[in-house]
Amino acid sequence: MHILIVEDEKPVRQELTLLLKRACYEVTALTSFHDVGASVRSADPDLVLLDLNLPEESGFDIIKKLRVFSEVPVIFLTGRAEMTDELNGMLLGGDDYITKPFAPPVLLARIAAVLKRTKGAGEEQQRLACKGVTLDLARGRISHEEKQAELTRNELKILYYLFSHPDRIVTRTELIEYLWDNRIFIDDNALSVNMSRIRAKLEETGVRDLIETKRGMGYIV
Amino acid sequence: MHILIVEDEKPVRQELTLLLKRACYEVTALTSFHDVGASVRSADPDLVLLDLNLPEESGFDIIKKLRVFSEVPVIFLTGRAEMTDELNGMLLGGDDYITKPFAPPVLLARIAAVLKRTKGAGEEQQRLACKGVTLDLARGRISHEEKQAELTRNELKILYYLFSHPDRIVTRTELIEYLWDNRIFIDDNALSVNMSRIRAKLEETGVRDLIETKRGMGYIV
DNA sequence: TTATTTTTTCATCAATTTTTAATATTTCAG
DNA sequence: CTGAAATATTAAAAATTGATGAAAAAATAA
Repeated sequence: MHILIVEDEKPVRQELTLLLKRACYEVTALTSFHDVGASVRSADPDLVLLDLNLPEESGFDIIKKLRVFSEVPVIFLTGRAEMTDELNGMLLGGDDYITKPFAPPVLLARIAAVLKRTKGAGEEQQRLACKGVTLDLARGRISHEEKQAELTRNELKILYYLFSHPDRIVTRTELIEYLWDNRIFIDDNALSVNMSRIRAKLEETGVRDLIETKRGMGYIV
Repeated sequence: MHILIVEDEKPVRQELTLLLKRACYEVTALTSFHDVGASVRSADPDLVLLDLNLPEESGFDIIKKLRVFSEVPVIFLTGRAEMTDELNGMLLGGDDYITKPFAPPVLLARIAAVLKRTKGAGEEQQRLACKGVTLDLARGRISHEEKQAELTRNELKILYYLFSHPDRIVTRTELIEYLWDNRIFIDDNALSVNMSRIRAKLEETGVRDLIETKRGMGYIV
């Protein structure tokens, strides 16, 4: 298994390299960071360890460019402070993150888990299905009997959460906290609007009443 | 949340106990270590802090035996020198480790993280059964022999309270306080109305006389 | 930049649930 | 048996909650 390290601090990079080599991975470490995308493409690794604080380009920009041509799984290396909504949003694919400083065994466990998920699944996309509706996380869309609809980021997150917790009432608060990460000042109606749009898109694909409202309690799929 | 400490050095053990109690965990600490497996089984904690250097048995043996009957998450306490491959291998489950000496906030963070991971993913359906009627809290409904009925929020709360206290008279006051949180100015008839509706829904599922009125005293299931 | 998409807010609407109120029924002491 | 107190029942009013469409704001892409 081939892992690419993208980390600008030399000591950390060396430690990582050593650790991963000892764990019997094939390791490549970048030393220049002005076109990470191209480097990833040419190295063609099975997994990327990506520091979010690079000198030349932000981790977010890098991952965005990367995703245009590659679905390689990424584990983000990040300071605790940077666990932002944005990062949260990026994790819907097969990716994961770990905060620095990290414990080596934890990192190795994460790597093993991510590889298992992506490779072990026989190179398939990560999907979630629920009552005939398939949620394609990588492409950000739902499909049902040949028909499909594109989802926006929030819609995807909501459906992801609901599909991950089927057959139980998911409270609005739960969803709001998951979506907006404790930004309490958000209008709680924003969620209703999103639900409305999700239902419209579900109907486009011929699905009705997949999400039930439990007035005063939440939603249930 | 209940944490079991397995650590033979008394000062460390006491420090840990204090730290965790202050963090509002329920704490048990072992003082004899010749059959840790059995102790864990009887204490049935939500998490184990396990020193890897115990006098009578190695941490590895303990965890191996433990895993036969329990999936309780474990955080290993270990000296820096012992970060071996073997430890590496044991961490692939939901477990984690921390090296001594450790900083309290780090330990607390690890504990919180592990508990969140394991409990959060638990996702068990909470159910309460009473005389053939099942109260499905997660879905907000009752079922009885294939038939089921949806409950509203108040109905659910009332039934939850009654089912949690079976075979004893629950006073109306008790229910009113539980439902409306000491808002005394509520019409006490509101409860009767709710009971009426609950009984109607029970009857929809073919159940009669589950809730008995004890005139002047309350209700009993 | 400008254009486009997405998200959020706002105003209003619709539906369900909760509460009130009016009336009926039950129970039990006298 | 009667009547008062407690609880039930029913229907209607009130309150709450969520849904919807459109516009404003923000984010993203071109």
